[in-house]
Amino acid sequence: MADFKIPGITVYRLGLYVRALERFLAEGRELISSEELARECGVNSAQLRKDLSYFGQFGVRGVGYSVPQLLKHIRRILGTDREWHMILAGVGHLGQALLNYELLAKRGFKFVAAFDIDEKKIGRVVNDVYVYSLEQLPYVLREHQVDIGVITTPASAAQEVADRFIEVGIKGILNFAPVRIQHPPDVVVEHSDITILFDKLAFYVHRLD
Amino acid sequence: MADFKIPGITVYRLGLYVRALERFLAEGRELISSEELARECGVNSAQLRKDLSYFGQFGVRGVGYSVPQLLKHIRRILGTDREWHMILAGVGHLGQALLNYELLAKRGFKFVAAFDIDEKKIGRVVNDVYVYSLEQLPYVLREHQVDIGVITTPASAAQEVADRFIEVGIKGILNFAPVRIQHPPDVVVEHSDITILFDKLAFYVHRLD
DNA sequence: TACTGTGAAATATTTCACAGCA
DNA sequence: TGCTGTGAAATATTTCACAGTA
Repeated sequence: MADFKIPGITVYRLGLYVRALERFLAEGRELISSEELARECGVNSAQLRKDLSYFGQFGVRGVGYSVPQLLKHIRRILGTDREWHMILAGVGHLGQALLNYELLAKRGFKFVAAFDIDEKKIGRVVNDVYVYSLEQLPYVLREHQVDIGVITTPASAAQEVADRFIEVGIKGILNFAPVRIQHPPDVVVEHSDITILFDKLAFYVHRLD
Repeated sequence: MADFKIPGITVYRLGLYVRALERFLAEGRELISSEELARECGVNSAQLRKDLSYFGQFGVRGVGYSVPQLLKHIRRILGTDREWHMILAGVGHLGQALLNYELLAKRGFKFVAAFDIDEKKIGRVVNDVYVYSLEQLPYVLREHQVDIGVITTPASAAQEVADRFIEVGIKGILNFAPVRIQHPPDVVVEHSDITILFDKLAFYVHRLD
């Protein structure tokens, strides 16, 4: 009900609920039960209700949830009811894929600048986003308000880039490089190592016999 | 110590340990304690030891772990001590990024074919991987032994593609489309919705005040 | 001595089951 | 009646703390 200690896994599932609610909304669906929404997301319905109960009461007993209203509530909880301005460092294949990911932009996550150290990439424009030299980071930060920094560099450069992001005051970092980032407690860092997903899948396929 | 019910989060951390051990090995490190390896991965050392204890005893009391041997053991546990042959459906930006991800290939995850339904993409070659029409899936499967199918299509196509993968006998699916896949119990599906990472980060940054 | 390996305790998360209410 | 919201129970995971041993 309150504001304290929300499990990370609950926050993750809120994102899942948003995706599913968007689909139901697109189908013109007005009402939904915790049972049906939970099934769509592959979770238990009590869990869905418990997840929501950390933040308030959003349903009607005996009836269910209003699809558009629940969507609005969860977006407000997540903070995704507004635009987020982002920069990206490392304009390799993954970096370019993210710069071109239209779904992100549609959800309000907008890249305002990209950075690289490769002369051949600096000055290019990827999906309307200009690629600067990393040296120009402080200059770009004076022009743009930036909420999130995304790291898609090789592992060897990730800490250096993170340090620079932190230096210019960025409070949220999403790190796709396969290495842990050191950071002060007032900076939030989410790690996403794609190669580990393959490892995990290998483990389970391996054991199917 | 045995073979039963390994938590998914433990499998995930095994991947984390492998990444860190690879770095220590590259530095020529011979021995490491659970304390140091755990610190590098951002976990508690008892947890690391407990994770390993599901599978056996790999260290020496009073000494620590041999870096190369522990690496070998965890790779064998994960099944990543051999090559995995993969196909990919959906040659968009993310699909191309994965086809070009050299680290994956270095770890033994090799793409043998890609698929799309866009005429303009069919017949192209991305990082030595040929792009086929999805119709040619059964034909390609007769030529190649395939362990893993990767889905990087839009959400609307993901279930259809998964059904075809399952039909031709693929037992492991890694789905990057932002939708849950229905599948029989003898098929393993890992979901990775990148947009949810941004939601999660937004939530925590949002609450920093 | 300086570690690992592991029961047991502590904590966190999930699920049940039912009271409460439109 | 048919749902949500939520304490309480069940389960899972993490951490402690120490016996075991090279």
